[in-house]
Amino acid sequence: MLTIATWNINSVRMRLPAVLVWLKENAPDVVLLQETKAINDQFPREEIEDLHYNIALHGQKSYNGVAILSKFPLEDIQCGLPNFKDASARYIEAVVRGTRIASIYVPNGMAVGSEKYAYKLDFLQHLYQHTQQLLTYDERLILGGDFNVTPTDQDVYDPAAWHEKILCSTPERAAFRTLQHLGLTDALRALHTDARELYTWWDYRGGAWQNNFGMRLDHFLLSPQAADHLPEAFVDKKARDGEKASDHAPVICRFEV
DNA sequence: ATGGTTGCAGCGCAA
Repeated sequence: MLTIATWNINSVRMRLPAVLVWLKENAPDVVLLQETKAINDQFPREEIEDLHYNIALHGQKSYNGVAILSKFPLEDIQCGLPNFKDASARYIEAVVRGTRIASIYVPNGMAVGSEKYAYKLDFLQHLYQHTQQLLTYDERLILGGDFNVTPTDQDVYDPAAWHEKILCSTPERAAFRTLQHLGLTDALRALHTDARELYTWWDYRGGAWQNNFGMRLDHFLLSPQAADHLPEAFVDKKARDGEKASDHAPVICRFEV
């Protein structure tokens, strides 16, 4: 069994105590992190290596930053989305036990129609092109991370209020669906077809967590070779609770490999 | 309520 988690931690330095406790309690084999908000030299390597994780980093100052933690060796590490001219650290991939795994932080997009929104759609298109390339390898492929897209209204606490707003607009959803149509399975939804309130993010503002005003933004997309061996996928809501929590909860998948 | 909260950085910006 291989356990893989993805978690937008919103600053690795602010979240370090919580992350260490969570790693000890859950002992996942692989963890995909987003929004580490640290350059590689600021990343708390030793504390995490002490828990027997190998680390692949793609950091930057202040913003973004992605990482892969793995109890198994990390091979063929690639930083950045190929052919995407962009200095922001939003993509890293590596091969773990024959499975190619990517940790992805899709731009938020700020507001529909804004410059950042165009940049988000551009990122998603380049992610599509790269994924198309990766699928030609015909190996187990796992894309995980904060996609900053709700796949459908089912993934939104108040679809009417968010109609065609950022995270919910038709072009964003079309980009996500196009990715899926390459043959990738949305792991969480596949195992919880009709579940409402299957959220991974709750705004810090307005008591969103307390009122369960959430959205499903963090996803695992699986190639058929990975999706065929997925007995379990869930959101670890406990990690969103308590003091100094990230605004995202981890998504956890287990694979029979 | 064009609000609210958090993190980085050092005050406004990004989310």
